[in-house]
Amino acid sequence: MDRLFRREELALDPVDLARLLLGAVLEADTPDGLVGVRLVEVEAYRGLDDPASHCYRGKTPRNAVMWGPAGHLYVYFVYGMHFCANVVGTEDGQPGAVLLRAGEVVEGADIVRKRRPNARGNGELAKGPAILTSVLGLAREQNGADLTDPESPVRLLVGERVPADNVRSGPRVGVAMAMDTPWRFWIDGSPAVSTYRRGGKRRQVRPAG
DNA sequence: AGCGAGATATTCT
DNA sequence: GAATATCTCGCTA
Repeated sequence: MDRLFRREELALDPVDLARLLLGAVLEADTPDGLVGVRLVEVEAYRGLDDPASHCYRGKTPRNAVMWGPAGHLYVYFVYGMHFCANVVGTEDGQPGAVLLRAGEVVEGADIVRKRRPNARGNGELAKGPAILTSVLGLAREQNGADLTDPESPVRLLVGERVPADNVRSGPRVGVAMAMDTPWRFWIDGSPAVSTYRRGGKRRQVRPAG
């Protein structure tokens, strides 16, 4: 059952890829050992037709990987201190990717617990995109890594099939635009699923008078 | 559970 | 210079 995804299986529209990735296992060789995470929450980001996507305004050095072949890892830096990881989808030059928002640690839980002493239960070990990314030891060096290559330090494994009834969807977290687009998908009932937060200006300090 | 604030760098205007 | 696909802490319920 534990086999890697093949590239052609991942060359999908990001929305379809997002549902496929639920239940899949992302596995990484960290300095402390092997860590594996079963994905329970993801978000689809498309290209030129998606205002919330990094690719909306065209190709830049940062988002270049999103335009490349499917099955590669897109890691970006946000808010000055965090990394987030995506799986690149689509084919023939169409940009798109799936943000990995949360997962359940299924391998190397001891390692993760040491690095995250604040986490209460197992459900909180990889709850949130930046946490998930740091738990797997992913950073700038892993940007563009091939998840379908057995030799890669980061790999994507086929997981148990998730029944369609267990999958829920809603608007993407922290996104101000396209709030009517339910491109966040999660496995209902998982304790690792992060709580929804609206996008836009959080601090509306308007000068009085 | 939910808000408010602060920390910090890269990117685009 | 402003915005950002965030996290943690402290406080209020």
